[in-house]
Amino acid sequence: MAYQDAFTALGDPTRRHLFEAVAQRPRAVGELAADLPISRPAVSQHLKVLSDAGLVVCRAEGTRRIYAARPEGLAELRDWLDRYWTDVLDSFAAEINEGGEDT
Amino acid sequence: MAYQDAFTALGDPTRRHLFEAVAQRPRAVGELAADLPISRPAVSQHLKVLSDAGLVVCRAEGTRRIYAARPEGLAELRDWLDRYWTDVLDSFAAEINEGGEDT
DNA sequence: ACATAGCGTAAGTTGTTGCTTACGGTAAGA
DNA sequence: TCTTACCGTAAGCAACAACTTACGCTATGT
Repeated sequence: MAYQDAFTALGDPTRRHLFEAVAQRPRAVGELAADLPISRPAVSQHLKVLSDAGLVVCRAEGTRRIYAARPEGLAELRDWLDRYWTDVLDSFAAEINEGGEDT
Repeated sequence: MAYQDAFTALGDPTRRHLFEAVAQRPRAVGELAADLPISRPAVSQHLKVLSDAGLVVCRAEGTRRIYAARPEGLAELRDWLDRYWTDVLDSFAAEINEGGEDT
């Protein structure tokens, strides 16, 4: 639900691949599994993690489950990045200007 | 070196904590270990992962090693986010429009 | 030169995670 | 109703990742 979960979820290469796939266009579980060297249940488990992290949403279409990326999921990552972006720049600039003293 | 490594590295909560700490200001290894419930060697190992991912840099100061965040590391994550940001928005918009259609 | 402080690395153990197979449940078609 | 397609979940196993202790190296101080 928080950015922690989103980062942890996308920390796995397979889940990144899945997210990138559904980001291009919504896809069914079987369709996603066909493009990966792992079984369909494994894909379902990964999708559950992505769903719990708020990165994807699910829609029923007959017996198929169509997964799509969720903008708010990426937004949380953007917020985290933006928050530490300035910190990093400040810290790095100070690092250069110093030679090494400060408190 | 790629965004994959950065995501995988930050996928671990402890490494995120370490990165956030050095993002605020550069710190020595012992200083970082003092704020965590894990041993100093464990911190060193985490810092190595962050370093390999290009997220932090190391500077020697006497016998101490001062770690600082590296802007380019976060930049890779920003690039990845920006790349999929539009995809996600497009995909999601299409998803909504399609919901009530006669597809 | 000797002692100490501060780190990095290696080896081994433990906990976690990702994968598979097996099963059950719902929706469409005949 | 019966069958098939599509999917989620449970249980068990194997691979990986994180942690600890032990050790060695370098730099500072006496």
